[in-house]
Amino acid sequence: MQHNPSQGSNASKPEPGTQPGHTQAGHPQAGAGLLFLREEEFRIAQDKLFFAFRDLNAAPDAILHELGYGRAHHRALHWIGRMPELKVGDLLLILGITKQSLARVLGPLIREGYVEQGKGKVDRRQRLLVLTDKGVALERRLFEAARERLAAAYREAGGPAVEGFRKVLRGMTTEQGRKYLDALEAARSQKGPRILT
Amino acid sequence: MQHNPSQGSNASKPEPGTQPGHTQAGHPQAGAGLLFLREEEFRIAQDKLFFAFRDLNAAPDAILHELGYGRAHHRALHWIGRMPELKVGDLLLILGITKQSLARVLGPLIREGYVEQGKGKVDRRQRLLVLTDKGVALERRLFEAARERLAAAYREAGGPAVEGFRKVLRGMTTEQGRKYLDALEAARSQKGPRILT
DNA sequence: AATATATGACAGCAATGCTGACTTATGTGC
DNA sequence: GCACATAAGTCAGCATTGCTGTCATATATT
Repeated sequence: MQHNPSQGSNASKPEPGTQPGHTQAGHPQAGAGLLFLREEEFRIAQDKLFFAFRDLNAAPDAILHELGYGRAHHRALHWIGRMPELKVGDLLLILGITKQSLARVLGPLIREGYVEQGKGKVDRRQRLLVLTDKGVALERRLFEAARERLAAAYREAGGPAVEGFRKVLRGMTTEQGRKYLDALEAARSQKGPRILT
Repeated sequence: MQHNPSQGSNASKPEPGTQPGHTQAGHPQAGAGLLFLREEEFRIAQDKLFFAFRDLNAAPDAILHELGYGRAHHRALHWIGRMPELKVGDLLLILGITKQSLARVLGPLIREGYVEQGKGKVDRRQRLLVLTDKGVALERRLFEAARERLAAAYREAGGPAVEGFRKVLRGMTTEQGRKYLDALEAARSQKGPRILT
């Protein structure tokens, strides 16, 4: 995950050790077989989401750390890159944090020239966020750090699996989040295919 | 996400607002169509993983907050529940944090009777972690809070999609993480089916 | 007996959440 | 045009959860 050089005597042996893994936690008195099977499947989803998240963020985290930034900065860069001219209010809704928490992350990004804010045309109270060239470059660097892992996963799993992957993740997302996913998709139908064909 | 009652004047309108979503961030001069298509697919994975994670944790977070705990406590409870008699060292490797960070989370869980530690039989330096009844109950409560969302996702997406979902997530996981996933799977082949049939 | 390992504990620092309170600019309704 | 609402920013203080460094204790290993 992070930086764990030697120190006193922290964890060491990278061997997972033969864990029994009883999968206890529940099953008071069996009987409703299908119910428990279902439950185990949900727990598997949690297990795997945890590991995927952990391992996908490891490389970007290291880069961010060098720059004195953290994951919160990455999230902001990601979403501003994904939706240029994103309004501050939308970014808050996406991230699910308070204005004050965002400020601490966005402030430095703006001051150090990774993000710029324009005034809204329709509503001039709004600030529309965009990445500067420097911001695009950093976002790209972070993306490339995770890319290999993503590519390997897609390659190993194959096209149909990827489709299922996306379908399930969408299913776990609230209606609010889906609106943003849909907006991205709509943007793709306009601009994406043009590149391909 | 968290608790955001009214305060001064924070974010308000829950309307996503019609975001353009140019999907800029990159594409200097097009040409290698397939490459960029590929890139967009990876970015979609990041988008969706973010939302799924955000929305899946919202309900458990609220419960944890009531108890004065946080996500870190949830992660510990989850993994100890999944792998009873988990060694402290293994938990550290799974979570990817330092011993000192774990201590702050595990200490309270033990003191308040959610987790117990037994001495290792083979190596008596080891502490084997298990959930107490109280711990099982809390873990279950947290699980149930996320369950509905998981169930909806699996239902909407369907069996083959779920298979793909798991395959892709595994692909994003390092070899180290896969060992633990495999250990869980091995445990299932021993005990799981017995319940079903 | 010497050394290595598994765990625990103390101290201090950093990143990133939160709440509360207040300001400034701008839009809207009447 | 005035009253009120909304978008955004800012200051202050607190909590959670990471990190580093240092040291202690029990138990294996050689």
